[in-house]
Amino acid sequence: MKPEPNFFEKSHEVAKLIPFGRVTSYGAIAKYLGAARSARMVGWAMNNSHGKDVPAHRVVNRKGLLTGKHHFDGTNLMQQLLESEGIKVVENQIQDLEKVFWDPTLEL
DNA sequence: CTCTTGACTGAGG
DNA sequence: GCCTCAGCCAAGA
Repeated sequence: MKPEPNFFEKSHEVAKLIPFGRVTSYGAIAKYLGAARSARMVGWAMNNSHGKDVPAHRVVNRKGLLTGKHHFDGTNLMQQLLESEGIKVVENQIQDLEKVFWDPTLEL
């Protein structure tokens, strides 16, 4: 498969489709894009999307851990954004992940 | 072109 | 359930 420049657009689009008060994982987005093994690329795409309308704070790893919080401002900004949506976060980890988890392959 | 890095995930111990 | 190893793909030096 050739590299697909649309991968970024797709990643951004899916991230924007995440409902309020919900979160998803890089793997879920990657799988939806048809690149289940390219979860890292999604994270990389998020880095590129930083500064855009992409709610990257709703995207976490499969453990529900806010691995990307260091890329926002290096503090608790990401956690506060999630808590503002009703998502409980403790120690950079999302609580009740199963309840707030949103899978694009299932919901879409 | 080659090597390293990375916002990850799944499998094995 | 936690820790470690390997696979994965793309971009930057």
